[in-house]
Amino acid sequence: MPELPEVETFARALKTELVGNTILSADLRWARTLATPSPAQFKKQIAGQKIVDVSRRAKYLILNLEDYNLLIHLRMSGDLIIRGGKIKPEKHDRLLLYLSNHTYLAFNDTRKFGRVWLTDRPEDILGKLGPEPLEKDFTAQWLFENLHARKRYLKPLLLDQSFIAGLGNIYTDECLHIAKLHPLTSSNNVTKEQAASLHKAIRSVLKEGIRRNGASIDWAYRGGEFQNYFRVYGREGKPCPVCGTKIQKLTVGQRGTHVCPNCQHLR
DNA sequence: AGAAATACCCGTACGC
DNA sequence: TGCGTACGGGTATTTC
Repeated sequence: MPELPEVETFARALKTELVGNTILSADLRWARTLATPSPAQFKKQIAGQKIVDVSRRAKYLILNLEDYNLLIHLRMSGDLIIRGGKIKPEKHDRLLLYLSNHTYLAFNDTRKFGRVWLTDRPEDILGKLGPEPLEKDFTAQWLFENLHARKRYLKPLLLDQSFIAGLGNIYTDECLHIAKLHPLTSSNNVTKEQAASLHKAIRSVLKEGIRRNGASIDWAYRGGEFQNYFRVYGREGKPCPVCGTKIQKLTVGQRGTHVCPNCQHLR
C-alpha cells in the first residue's frame, strides 16, 4: 500500500533514526527479497557501511551509504521497524540490518512483494521513473502535453510509474475525484482546464497525505491519519463529500476504482 | 511499439 | 465449524 506520502513519511522518520549509524551485518531471511546483488556479495558489501543520508524517489526509499545506495521498495505489505538489539525478530521479517547503536532495522513483509537493491548505480533502477509530482518540473503544461501524447484511460496512466512517479491506487482515486474526472476518460481528450485541475489535485492530495503522515489501511502501514479523510477510496455506498451521491465501485484495469457518478462524468 | 493481461504473494472475508 | 475461494495491492513479465 505505501505510496508516495507513506514512503515520504518513512524517509523523514528513518532519517533521524538512522543517519550516522554503521551497518554491522545483514541477516537475509527470505532470499527473494534481495533483488541485487547475490546474498553473499550483499552481506560482504553492506557490512561496515555508514548511513550517510535517507531520502526518497517515487515509492523507493533510499539509504545513502558511503559506497552504495540501498534502495527499498515496500510494495504492498512491506514495513520498516527499528528494534532494540535484544528484541526477537518477527515471523514475516525478510531482512535484518544490525546497527552500531545496538538496534536493528527490520524489513517486515507479509506478502513477500517488497524488494531491496544494493547498488552503486541507482539510476539503473530509478532511471525509468516519471517526474516527481511535487517537484517544479511537474507542471500543468507538462501534464497536458503528455496526456495528449498518449491515448490511455486516466486511471491506469496515472498508476504508470514511468508516466508520473509515486501515485498508487488510493491517491489516484482521490485525485481523480477532486479533479472531477472519470477514471475511464481518455487521456488525449482531457482539456487544458481539466489538466490544470488534475495537476492541482495531484499535488494537493499528496501534500495532504504527507501532512497527515500517510494512510493506514487494515494492518498495512502504521501511524497515518489520512485514511480518515478519504473522499472516495473504500467508501462504496457512502455519500460523496461534495454532492452526497452514493460512491460507486468499479473495476478499471483490474483495479478497484471508486467514483462519484455525479461529480465524475464520463463524457 | 505500446497497451493490456498475467504472475507474483498471503491474510482476510465471504459463501456454502 | 470447517473448508474452499475470491480479493487486493505495485510492478515485472508476458501476451496481444
